[in-house]
Amino acid sequence: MKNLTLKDIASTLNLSITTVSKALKDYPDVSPKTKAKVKAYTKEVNFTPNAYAAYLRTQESKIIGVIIPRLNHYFFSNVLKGIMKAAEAEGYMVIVLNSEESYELEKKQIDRLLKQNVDGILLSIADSTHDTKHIDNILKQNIPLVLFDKYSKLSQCSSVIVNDQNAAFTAVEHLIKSGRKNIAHLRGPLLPQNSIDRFLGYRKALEKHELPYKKEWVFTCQDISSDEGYAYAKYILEKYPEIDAIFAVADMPAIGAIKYFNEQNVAIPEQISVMGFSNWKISGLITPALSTVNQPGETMGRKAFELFHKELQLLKKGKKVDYQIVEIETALIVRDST
Amino acid sequence: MKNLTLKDIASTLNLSITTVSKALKDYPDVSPKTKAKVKAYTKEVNFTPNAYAAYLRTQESKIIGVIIPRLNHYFFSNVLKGIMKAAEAEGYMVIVLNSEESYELEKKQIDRLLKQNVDGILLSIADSTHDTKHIDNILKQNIPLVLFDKYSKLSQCSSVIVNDQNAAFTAVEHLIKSGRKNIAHLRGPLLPQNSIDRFLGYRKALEKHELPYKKEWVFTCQDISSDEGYAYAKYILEKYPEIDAIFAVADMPAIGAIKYFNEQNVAIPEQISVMGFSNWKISGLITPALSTVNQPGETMGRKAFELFHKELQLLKKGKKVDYQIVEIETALIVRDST
DNA sequence: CTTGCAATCGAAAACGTTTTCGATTGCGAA
DNA sequence: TTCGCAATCGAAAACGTTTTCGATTGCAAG
Repeated sequence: MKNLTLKDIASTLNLSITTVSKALKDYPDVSPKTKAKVKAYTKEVNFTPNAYAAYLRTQESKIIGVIIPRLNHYFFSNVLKGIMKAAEAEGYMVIVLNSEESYELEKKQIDRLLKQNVDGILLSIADSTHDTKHIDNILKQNIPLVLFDKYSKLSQCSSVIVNDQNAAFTAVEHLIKSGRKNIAHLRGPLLPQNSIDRFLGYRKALEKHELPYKKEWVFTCQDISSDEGYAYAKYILEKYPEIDAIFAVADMPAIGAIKYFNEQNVAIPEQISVMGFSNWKISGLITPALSTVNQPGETMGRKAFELFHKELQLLKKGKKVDYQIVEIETALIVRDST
Repeated sequence: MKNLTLKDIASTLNLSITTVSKALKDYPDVSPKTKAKVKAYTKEVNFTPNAYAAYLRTQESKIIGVIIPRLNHYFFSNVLKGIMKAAEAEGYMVIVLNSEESYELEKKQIDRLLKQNVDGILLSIADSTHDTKHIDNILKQNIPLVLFDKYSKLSQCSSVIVNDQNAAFTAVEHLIKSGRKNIAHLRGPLLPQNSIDRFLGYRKALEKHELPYKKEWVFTCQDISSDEGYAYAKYILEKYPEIDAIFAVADMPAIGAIKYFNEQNVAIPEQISVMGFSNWKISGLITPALSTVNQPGETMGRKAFELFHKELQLLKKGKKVDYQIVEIETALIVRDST
């Protein structure tokens, strides 16, 4: 019942541990005949070398760590899916950790991963993260780090992102071109680069089309939740009835707003248009279906793993690795809410 | 830049490796004074023993594996969240794998986890899984296994589940009590115990209230997707206009159905009621808000980890472990669609 | 008959822990 | 003084690999 070891294999095949190990790894100094014998037998008994013992020599754990700020979140789930599929193809396993959008927890999780000797870390930083010392710590230890989606302009490391500013610009421009003149923005928290860039895209679109920017029409969603969208929709309808479109930082607040407007029998998009961001599965299923910006999570995850893997190869060869930033394409998705 | 080792600590403190190790683990045969010295220093330099080297002696990896059939799935994400929080509290990390509802992939993922020497496996079995040999393999290796949500009646192992039959019964009874007489069922695939039990609950409710069971009013959702719900809603409206309520195996098909009815201006719940199952976040946000059965994912995940942990303790003490089945409470949530 | 070389193989060290078991010390009791 | 015992400590084996380096063999060339 115990797991087999190289020693067991060696003794039943009348070989040395060394030779068995080499045979499995296709070393040139073991004859084709014994290689075949070893491989046949190990396949028969379904043997593979103990991963932890191997680590001790090679210093490679074949495990990467992923930290995301939210778990039950359609977009991040998709990123995870992409990461895991790419990792599996290269024989890696992934340890997943949750930072719950908390800076402190994020630091702790990074610490845990470093102690676990993962081969690399893929990280999407929390909304409340306000400095990057903990991130620089990873880089100092010389283990590959890739940021995805929620990145930081301050860290000198690879990232895979979306051009949030352009995407937001396109989305808002679409609202303007469909005749909207008074466009509010439900923005995200103040720190993340994401919500900053989407806000900037919103402003740039207004500027270009010579619409006035009013800062009282920008509302901050701390949680990026549907509840916030619902509450702001109510507030907007009562306080600023002239507003005829809402551009939300994400789908969830947009959906919350739509829910409120539906309840009040406010016609969407006739009386007010609503635009989301991210293209969650559900956006196409509500009534009216939500217009939004598609943010391809799986591709992002795959790309992030690939960046990590490339860096690791360079590192192993002792070559200099310089970080790169990969931008994933987004697409405007027009449905019934605009 | 290299990671510290016990040897390093020992040499700077003028102690032996043994003593340092024992001091950290509070062995009784090291003086309080040296214990304090060691602990102070290791805390200062942020040292913890190398996890893989420790494994080699203790045979404990402090890692568990979790296999779920779908990643971007609100319910499973919540289960994961519960598992990870409980695991973190006990110092465990979790490797997450995706079976994509495929029997073959499920077998492969189990294999990968066993090779990784995880301390335990938490598994929700795939829709297409039709035997349990691979599961029994885990048990034979004497590593703790806990099934959650999608379990198997055939396997002699711990599980944490929901009483699907009762929950479905209550949901359908609620439809009946609100005056519905012609109730269709969008059931899940044929194999999983879940969809069988929910179907049985549906039938039992009809029987109890002396409504006829018509098998042509039961429609199978292979993917449990909104598209299927949408398509069946269309079919039902055209072919069986007398149907006045739909009980779906999950929220997604129910949401798909609602979308179709909304498009056709079919009044919900006046003309037809729709009941879901699982209480995804989104169910409360669509219009009309979906009535459903709450299935507490996080609790389920936490419970699953606790079961694993208890089993492991028993195993380490050499005691006999007998498996147990934990049932989590559900709750009927009545909203606007019924 | 040497010598050299290619082709195979294995011994042993190393990776960083944990833990068994033995060694050492100091001190009170006899 | 001698003995026994408690209190501390450390040497060394073991966990299961990987890899360096040396050993052995057979055979062709000189």
